[in-house]
Amino acid sequence: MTNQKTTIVDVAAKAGVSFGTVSRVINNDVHVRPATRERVLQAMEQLGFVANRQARSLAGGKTGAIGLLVPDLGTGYIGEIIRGIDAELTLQELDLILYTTHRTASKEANYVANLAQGMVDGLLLVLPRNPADYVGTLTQRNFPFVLIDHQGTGKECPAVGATNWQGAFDAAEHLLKLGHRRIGFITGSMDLGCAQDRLAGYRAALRTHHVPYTEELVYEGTFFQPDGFTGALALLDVPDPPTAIFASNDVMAMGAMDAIRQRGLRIPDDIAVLGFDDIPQAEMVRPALTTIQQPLEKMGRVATQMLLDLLEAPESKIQRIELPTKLIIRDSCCPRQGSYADAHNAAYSA
Amino acid sequence: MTNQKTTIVDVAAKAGVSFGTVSRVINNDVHVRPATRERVLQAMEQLGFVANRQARSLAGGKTGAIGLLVPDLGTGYIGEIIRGIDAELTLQELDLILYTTHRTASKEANYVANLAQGMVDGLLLVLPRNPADYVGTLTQRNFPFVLIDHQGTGKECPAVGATNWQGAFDAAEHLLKLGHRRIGFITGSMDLGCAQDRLAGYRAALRTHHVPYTEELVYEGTFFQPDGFTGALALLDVPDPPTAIFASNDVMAMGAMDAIRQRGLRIPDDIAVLGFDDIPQAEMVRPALTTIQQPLEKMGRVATQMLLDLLEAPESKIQRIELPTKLIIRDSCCPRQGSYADAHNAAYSA
DNA sequence: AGTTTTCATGTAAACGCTTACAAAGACAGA
DNA sequence: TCTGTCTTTGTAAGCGTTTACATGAAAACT
Repeated sequence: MTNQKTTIVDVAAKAGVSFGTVSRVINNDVHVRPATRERVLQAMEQLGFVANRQARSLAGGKTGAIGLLVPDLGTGYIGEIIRGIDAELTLQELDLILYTTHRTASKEANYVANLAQGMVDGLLLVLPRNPADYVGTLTQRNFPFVLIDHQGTGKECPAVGATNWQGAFDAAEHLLKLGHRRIGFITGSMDLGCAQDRLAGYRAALRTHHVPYTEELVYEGTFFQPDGFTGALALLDVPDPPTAIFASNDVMAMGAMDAIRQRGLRIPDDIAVLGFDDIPQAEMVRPALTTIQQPLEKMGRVATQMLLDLLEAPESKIQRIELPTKLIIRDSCCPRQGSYADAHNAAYSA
Repeated sequence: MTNQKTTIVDVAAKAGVSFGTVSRVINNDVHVRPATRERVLQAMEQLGFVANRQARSLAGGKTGAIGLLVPDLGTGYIGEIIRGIDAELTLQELDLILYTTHRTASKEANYVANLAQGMVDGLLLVLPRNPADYVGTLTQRNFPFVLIDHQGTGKECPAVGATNWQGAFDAAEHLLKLGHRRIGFITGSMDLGCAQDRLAGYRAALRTHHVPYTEELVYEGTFFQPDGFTGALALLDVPDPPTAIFASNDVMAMGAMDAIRQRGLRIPDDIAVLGFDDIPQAEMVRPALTTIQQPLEKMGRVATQMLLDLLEAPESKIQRIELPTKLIIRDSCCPRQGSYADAHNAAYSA
């Protein structure tokens, strides 16, 4: 364990060189004689020297940390992404500074301002609320950052996301092919690009299969579990209620399952339920939830790699990567009851 | 959004004072005339000034950040704790620097060394692996830290945990009162204090109810889901297999449930399953898992508060807080089959 | 051998702030 | 009005680094 306060000056004294040389060793400067380097390294070892991060970054170097801004920590969703980020960062010996905005847009801009002001070398923004407020400044100042899971509505900027539209399309199509015609949809927070895309994917699937879109079957939620519960209740109350409910994320799907059960209906026999995300719980819930898998951990990894690239070559071309989603079929959906022929037909028509 | 680089000198110029006065305003020094303070505040506002953290801490102040060391991010377990920590920290406008040791003891000591070397003002250590390596140094240097969920086997140090012994005792007793006599137990990583305590609680309950302890009913796991699976399989294979399985945490309990189902047995009718932690999934799994609730989020909060106290009054008395666990009865346990009378008797005998 | 080039090393200034100390006002008591 | 005290403000040094520049020694030329 390191001693109270060992500075490069101490190391320099011990190694019999000037502190400048020590600094060069730390920074892997080529202009150090191998023998000298060795001597310095030994001194550092013996003294248990650890370079002071604050001083390094103040003096113009890098901070060795990247900032991560997330809306909250409530669901497994963010956790998965963080795992991916953490895995990549650990490889690079970079620190992770975590900020939770608690879904407050104003805090978001605030944090970004603070962080970009020297706390970190780069920024990872998960599910940003209103990135428009700061991406401009960030880009202009050439500060490296990557958006995760956000469809930039405006400017081009580095981002990684999933094929939300396609995923929702696949999900809805799966239900359609199972013979469902009345498919309830519970949206996410509609100010988020991903939520919009999922709704669009759902609508597109209906259109493709010539099933009319009705607003009464769409309930606007906010990605939280209670919305799934109340949403499902509302959907079950419409005249000619849906035979399937597609929720924009897994936790809302689970909320919906609770509501359906509370009404005394069976899943999937009476109502099919389909989610989005494939969080760990999706597999454990009973019946196991059929859902659209988002490669969350991978999104975290890829975003981090992009950021690291940006850190090395700040001028490299901005890009937006969309990772493919995947339909995971489990036990929460089955063909529409008493209409297997229908389902079969639907699956192979247009 | 803040401009490129605004320093206290800029603010001072704008406000017509010296930079020293600006610094005083930042640090809420009493020796500033109200009018002057106001002027400085305005200048700061107009310039969008944000004090540079690195510089502040370098110059002797606090870093305004606390470090959090966790073993991993895999299970919801840590996530819950982090939520509590984050909630408290946000209130204090402190930053969170997150480190993942990936369950490597050596990394742990390493990180602690680095962090204590000026990166952060205090340290929160979740499920520390071998704290003995560094608590000595930390204490000696009077560096504020709090251990979360670790039974300090050795020295006294600030820590918060749960009543693991009592929790396991309650759990085992619950099963005993339901009439179970052959109760399988799957341990956690036995190098962790909490795992030891849980085993001890289980044994104590057996003893209290005059049920013999047999080693063949104890399977040593490591807190990961696969251990639950293989553990349950092993336990079902012993002659006169258990009628109930108590796993040292929920994810292992879920692994056990999978194994039991795979054997074609019903839960809870054929085998009762009981977990520990009450992670969010416990409620969602079917049958819903009866478990011992650990107040994880609260543990995070309490630990953070302790750390904040320590930060303010470094000399305050060390303390170890144990938060009570609670038996949460759900659907994964029922009286031992065909022996309700037994169960009833057991419940009210010594 | 003398001169230039190269490379390793030392030195000083700067990064943006805190803080002890000095200086200058303000104000009271005599 | 003068002295002493208290309060506000300015100033300089220093926190532990990096980095541009200067220096000196060794190596490579002629």
